[in-house]
Amino acid sequence: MEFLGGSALEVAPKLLNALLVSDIDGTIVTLRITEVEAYLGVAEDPGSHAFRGKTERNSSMFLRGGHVYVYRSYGMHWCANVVAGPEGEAGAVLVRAGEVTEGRETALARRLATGTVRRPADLASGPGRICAALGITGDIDGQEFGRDRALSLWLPREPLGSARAAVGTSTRTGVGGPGGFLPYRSFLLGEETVSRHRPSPHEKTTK
DNA sequence: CCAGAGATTTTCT
DNA sequence: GAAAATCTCTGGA
Repeated sequence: MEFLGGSALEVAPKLLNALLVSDIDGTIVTLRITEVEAYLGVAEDPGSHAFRGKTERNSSMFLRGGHVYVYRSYGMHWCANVVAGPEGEAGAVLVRAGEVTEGRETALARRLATGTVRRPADLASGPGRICAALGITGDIDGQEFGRDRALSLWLPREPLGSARAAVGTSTRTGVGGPGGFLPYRSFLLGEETVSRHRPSPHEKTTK
């Protein structure tokens, strides 16, 4: 996982089409990633948890690339990130959406335990939904990706290559203020699992 | 289909 | 005490 030592901005698009595999509670669930967002380090990115420095919550963002950063969002959802960059420097890529390719039944059961699934594409379309579907909780925070671990990451056999044109970019969802301008969201075009982009609050006001 | 608001709790100012 | 990298349901067009 050499490339995870790069900045979150470099790493984010490379994670598109990668497989995120969870082996939790004795079941394998595999997710093909279709949408991600990059978050940078201290004083670099007003939208990042690390903007004001290291705290207890965001300390995993300062680990070496290849670790997991899980945080609680709005008091009720878990969100999972792939940590990027060298040790001591904050950076992470939020996994926003994907398609469950293995373990659909388990994923569906986990999702139905807390919410509803209107259409198949909604199984893991959203950071909170992904964690519910894969069984990811705060217990995983700070762990390392790897074979025989709770979470592992597998790059696509074929690099995106010609599919490079199929990658879209936009501002991040739900990030307001100065950070709302930054085009740090990457997604695969034409994917059913990618949510319609909701403009950041500032974009809304400037139309 | 879309906009609006509630749920719920941790974190930081 | 306010805000938060969200999700779901409700009500109106």
